[in-house]
Formats: sequence, C-alpha cells, structure tokens
Amino acid sequence: MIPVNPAQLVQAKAISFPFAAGGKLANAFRRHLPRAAAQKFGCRHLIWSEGDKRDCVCLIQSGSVCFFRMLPDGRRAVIGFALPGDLIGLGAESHLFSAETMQPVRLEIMPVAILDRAAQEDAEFAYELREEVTRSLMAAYGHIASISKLSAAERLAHLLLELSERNRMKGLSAASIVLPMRRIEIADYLGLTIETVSRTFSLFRHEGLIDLGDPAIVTIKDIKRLAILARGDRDAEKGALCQFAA
Amino acid sequence: MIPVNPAQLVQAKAISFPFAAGGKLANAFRRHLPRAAAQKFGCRHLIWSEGDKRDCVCLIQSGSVCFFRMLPDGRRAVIGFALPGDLIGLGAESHLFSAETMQPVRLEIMPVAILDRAAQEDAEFAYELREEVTRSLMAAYGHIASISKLSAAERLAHLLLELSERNRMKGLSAASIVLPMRRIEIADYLGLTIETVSRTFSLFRHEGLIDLGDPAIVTIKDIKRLAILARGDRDAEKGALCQFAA
DNA sequence: CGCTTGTTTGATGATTTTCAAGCGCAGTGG
DNA sequence: CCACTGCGCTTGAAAATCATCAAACAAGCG
Repeated sequence: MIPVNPAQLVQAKAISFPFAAGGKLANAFRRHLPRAAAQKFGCRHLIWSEGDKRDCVCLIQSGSVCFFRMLPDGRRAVIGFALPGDLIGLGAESHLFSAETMQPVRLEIMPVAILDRAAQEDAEFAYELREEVTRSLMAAYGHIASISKLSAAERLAHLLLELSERNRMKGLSAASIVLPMRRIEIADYLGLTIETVSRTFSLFRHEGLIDLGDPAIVTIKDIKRLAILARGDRDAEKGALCQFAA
Repeated sequence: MIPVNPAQLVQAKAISFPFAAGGKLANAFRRHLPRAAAQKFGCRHLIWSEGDKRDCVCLIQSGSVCFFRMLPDGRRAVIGFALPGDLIGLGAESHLFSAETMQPVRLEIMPVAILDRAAQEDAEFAYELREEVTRSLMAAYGHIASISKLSAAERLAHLLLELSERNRMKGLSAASIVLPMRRIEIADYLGLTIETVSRTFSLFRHEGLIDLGDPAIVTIKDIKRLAILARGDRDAEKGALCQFAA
C-alpha cells in the first residue's frame, strides 16, 4: 500500500469532476511527466467503466469526456464533464462512474503510482492536488444543490455560465461557448429530457439571452440575466424572463 | 475493501453523509481519543457554516445533524444527514456546507491536527479514513443520480431504505425507522416540497408499503415493493403501486 | 438520393408545485 | 383546567412545469 500522510489522505481521494483541474495542476502534471505516454480514443468510446480498477491518471489534451452512472432500467445520470486541460482519473481505488469520450480524444497517461510518488516529493504539486479536491467537492455539492432545487431554465443557465467561466479561465472568449456535449448529455446532466433542454435553449434565444446558430455554439448576449437565472434567485428573476413575467 | 462491482455500485447509492463515518472509523477514532472533549448543542443549532475554517472533527454520540447549502433567495438544499456514531467534519480546509442539529446533540470533539497526526502514525486508521471518504463520494454521486432521475415516490423509497439499511448495520430493527428529520429536511434533501413528501408518505401508507403512526415513526411493511421503487426500475414498478397501474 | 443521427417544435398528459385550509399536539398563560 | 397559540403535518384544488408522444427538419454520409 502507498504510504500515506494526512495531506495525501485527502489528495488520494481526489475525484475527477467537471470543470476541475485547471492550468496550474496541469502544469504541475507536466513537470512530473515531461514525456507522457499518449493515447487516442475515437468518439463515444468508453475509457473506463464504473467499478473498473483505477490505475492511471490522464490529462486531456484535446476532446472531451463525459462521466456517468446507469440506472437499472437504462436511464443515465451524467455526473460531469471533463474538457481539454483537465486531469481525470483521480479518485478511489476503483472508478465510481463510467467515462466516455464525447469526441475523439487525445490523452496523456500517467500510472497512479507515479502520481502518488510525485505528490510525496513535490509539496506544491501535492497542494495543487489538494486544492483540486476541494474544488471538485464544491462542484459536486453545488451540482446537488442545483439539480435538486432549480428549474429547467435555471439549471441550463447555470451550466452555460460554468462553461463560460471555464473559457474565461483559459483565456478564451467568455461569450462564445462551443458545447462539446450533445443535448442528451446536457439533459442527463441536468436531470431533464432532451426536449426540455432544447425548448429552454430556444426560450433563451427568443428572450435574447443567447444566440444559437449551430446547436453546439452558444453566444451569450445577456450574461446578467443569465446570471440571475443561474443564481436561482426567484425574487430577482421576476423581470428577467418574459415567460415568468407574463 | 470498497465494493467494486457495477451492480453494487448502483445500489450503493448510500445516503449522502458528507464525511460522516460509521462504526469502524468511529472505533478507530476512539482508540486515538480516549478522553475526547465533549460538547452539547440544542436543537436547530448551527454547528458550522459553509466556508468556516475546518478545525475539528466530531463524533456524534446522540442526536443528529443536517448538512445543507443555501440558495440566494432562501431556498435550501440539504446535502445529507449524520446520525449517532457518525464522524463528521472530515474534508477540505474549510467547510463546503453548513451543519445544523436536528435535535439536541452530544458530540466528542477532536482537533483536526490530532486526527492528522493519528492518521500518520496509524496506517489502519488512515485506511479507514480513506475508505470513508470514498464512501462519501459514492454516496454523493448516488445522490446526484437519484435526485436527477427519480420520481418523488422513488426518491422517498430510496431514503427510507437507506435509513432502514443503516439501522440494520447498527443492529437495530430494519423495519422500524425513527425519522430524526422533519418533513422539510426530507423535502430539501430529496429536492421536493413538504407537501409532496407528505403526500408520498400517505400514498405509501394507503398502498400498504409502510405504517405511519407518529409522523416520525415509519414501519416498513412491504420492503420488496419499496425496493423496486427505490431502484428506479420503471419496468418492474408497473405493478408495484396501484397509482401507477391505474 | 435515401438513410441515419441529432435537434427542434407541437400537442397532450402526468407529476409536482403552489396556494389555501384544517388537524393534532405541546407549551403557555389566564 | 382550559382556551389560545405556534408549529409541524396533512389534505384539497388549481396552476405550473416538465415529460411523453409524435412529427418535421437539417446535416452528414454511404
């Protein structure tokens, strides 16, 4: 068993969650793995399944990944997404969810053991990992809060702003979002159906909150009202959407 | 060991006790803290708030605790519960959610630093901690899967079975459950309203799934049909509730 | 082209929320 | 002792939201 100190205790449980692992961690990752093994996967390829032994950690170079669990009758709950720059595969001894590519994906792969050793030797790296866990957990609990209490419009606004914020952190345009996922993944992530997701996109468009040329390309036009929705602040929402005012 | 086969993982949608650990860990806790500082809180007392610095870990001796986050307009998302025997306060540098007592509570308190040192010195203890965090994460993901995809009846059935299972693990009656939380906490946990929760309890009673004398005391009468509901298996549910059959 | 896949839109229906009222119980004070 | 009050729970009726069923559209591809 891997030697454990308290700091690592938390790290070792890091979980790859959506919108996690920004630049700094990826940089630290690269420091420790100058020549990482690379691997490519096609679109809609199952990288690992729920319950599989977790043996490597991957940095996404390009493409994006969807995490999910299945319900007995075939329904699916999407737990999160990982985009380029994200480190995935942190977590428990075995994977707690399945991971599937949403596009062709290029990964850099590092065995778990090497990562653990790196964390032991490099305090800063260890700290980044630790911070990452916190962020992931916040995301998880935020997600619970979100889907349990927000309306369809609020949930979608929430997601769009998350993606926008992510773009901003990476130095990309905060207003123009390329959605790597299909409507079905958004629906399964937000706990809705594809029809409701589609209708809500249309509503946002008609209300002037977003532009939507290609279904996968969203341009945010009124981030303020979107933010009011995403906050789940019903009081402030009164005037934000005509649908609600009328 | 962590349950690792996919079937188990789906069913291990344990109640979301954010970093609230059960028996073995509690025992290890006691090993390292023979004379713990004790503290009492009244009912509906805020033990800590989201964002507070996390400086101690607590073992619940009696009473129970509710974890939650607030939305801007006052709505609340309950993330989980902790019952007697649970260890609470593990996690990140600062608390990711608030904790409030649901009854008068007696706690044993240990500073985080001591716990960290204990984990360093005692590999088994460290392992228990690790396993526990994994369990919490599984629970969180299960909870996400649950509230995003299940109906009101399915969610409530799920919760009742979790509580029943918890009773069983502690050697108590699996059929008779004393609910430590009010309807409002159940509602905020399941992402429903108190009225819907109440109606669903009544439905279960009329269907003969449970008995309900005192609103806080549930007697499970037909665990099979309850389990079918909790699984979220719409195919198998067809005959399980008259409401659905009619 | 014809096929498949993904998205959008419409009509309808089911579930859940909202608003409203009533019940039971415990605590309080006349 | 008994109204009175507050709180939590239940129930009902109406309204809103979302899901389901169904059809049409657009894009990509053999």
